[in-house]
Amino acid sequence: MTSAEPGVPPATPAGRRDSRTSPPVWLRAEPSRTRRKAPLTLGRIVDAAVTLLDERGIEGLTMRCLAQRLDVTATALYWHVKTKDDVLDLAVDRIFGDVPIPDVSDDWLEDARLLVRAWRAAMLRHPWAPNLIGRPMLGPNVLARTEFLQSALVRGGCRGRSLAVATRMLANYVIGAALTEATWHRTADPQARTAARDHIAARADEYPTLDASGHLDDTRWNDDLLFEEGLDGILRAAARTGPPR
Amino acid sequence: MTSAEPGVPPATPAGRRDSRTSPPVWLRAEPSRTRRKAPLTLGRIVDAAVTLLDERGIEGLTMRCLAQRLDVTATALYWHVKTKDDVLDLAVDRIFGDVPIPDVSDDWLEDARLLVRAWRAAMLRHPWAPNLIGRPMLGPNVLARTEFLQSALVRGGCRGRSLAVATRMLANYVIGAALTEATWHRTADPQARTAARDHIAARADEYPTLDASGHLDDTRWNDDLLFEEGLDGILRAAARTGPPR
DNA sequence: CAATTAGCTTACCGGCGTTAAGTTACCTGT
DNA sequence: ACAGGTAACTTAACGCCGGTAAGCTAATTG
Repeated sequence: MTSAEPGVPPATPAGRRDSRTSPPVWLRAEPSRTRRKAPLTLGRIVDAAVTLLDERGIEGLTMRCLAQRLDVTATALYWHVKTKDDVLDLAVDRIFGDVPIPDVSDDWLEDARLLVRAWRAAMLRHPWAPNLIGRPMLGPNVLARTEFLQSALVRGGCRGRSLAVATRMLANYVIGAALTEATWHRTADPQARTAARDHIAARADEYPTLDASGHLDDTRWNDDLLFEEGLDGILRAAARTGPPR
Repeated sequence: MTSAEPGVPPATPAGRRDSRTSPPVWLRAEPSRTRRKAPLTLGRIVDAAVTLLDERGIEGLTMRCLAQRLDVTATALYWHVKTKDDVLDLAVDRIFGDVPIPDVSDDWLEDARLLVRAWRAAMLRHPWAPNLIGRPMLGPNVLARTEFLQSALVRGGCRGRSLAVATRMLANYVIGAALTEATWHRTADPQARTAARDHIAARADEYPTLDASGHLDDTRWNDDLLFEEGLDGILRAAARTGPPR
């Protein structure tokens, strides 16, 4: 029972092996019978980062967590990526890859509207994204979408300065909208929302207009509708800066 | 020598006092001869936070650094503030307090323009601010400015839904503008800017419109001017949603 | 079959936000 | 005048973070 036969390493008294040594051979993976586990790639890292961000938000994305998801040590990530910021930049551009680029029609206004609408939708699907826009957006996906948007505006008659103005108007509007809406939605706690409303209502003397207009009141106004209507106005303004000759 | 008398704790052998005990009385500060140093207040904390943010950016604001500036231990801050996020929220609202609220004139368009312009200017003076907008903005200073803006729009004829639309258009535009501009300016390194331009120029086949239009080319377009012109368009759009009856 | 090296792991660093417990100076009531 | 209480701090420590340096290992290559 407790006798150790020669050639066979004696069992640790308690029946356990020293935890610092490698496990017995026959428990180790067969040398070539099973393939090595899937190698780590930049793509897999970014994928995992996006899902982790979706699940736990920006604060929830740590290199250690990310590594764990990929069944790897944290430092292994640094072979494929230089810093954590790289991961964030890649994640942002990644989700913009999901923004469908519409087919070019003969209605430039509709083309632009479709793109901007999808752009906002993508950011609201990944509410952490707007907060990461405070970094240069030069990824291929972002550039391709911006290119499409600007080309639509050119078809609408925008040139030179009016083109620059219109581009910025639209980009700023969609970014601002996504940022504020995502911020508000992330406050999922309905109690906090009504608290905010009450806060204003209780100071109706200081903020009479805000109080009367139902500012922050998402039971009164629909975000999608407000966005769409504002987009309409901005697109018409863009059309006017570029003379429709 | 080594004998310890009853009731009197023995001196440390080396002649030094135990480092964990307080220093001898005669080395301690005189009881009331000198005034106590200025007390820590929320206001002083927020002030120091803003200057620290201005100097070193968001990453540079740590509770320990902040405490050091105030000649205090990091934990002392937690007497006045619950978390670091509180400090950030307060800092944001603080700088919006510097946005001058214009006198109400009979030109609602000009009133709104003045406020929005100053709003953007304040954020560009503190380029870290736009990145912190991803948190509910319910501070008194922000609310007061929003109230003024909305009241101007009401004077312009906006009611109900059109008022909500116009408010969002303007808020989103200014936030988006400040965010993108601050991001770009923070890339102070001119080498990185030309690198970005070159990146696009080198891919002129993929991004023909961006390349031709001088996107990201701050030598060609002036941010202030583009913002102003876009603001014009949005304000006119707002004026149109609210029928000028 | 030896040598190289891509791709990972182990070990570790300084710094972070935050908590718990102790200490001190001031104020209050008697 | 003095005991007690409490506001406002400090000291100590915890667990986690992003990131580096160096070692190991399995596959590839000459």
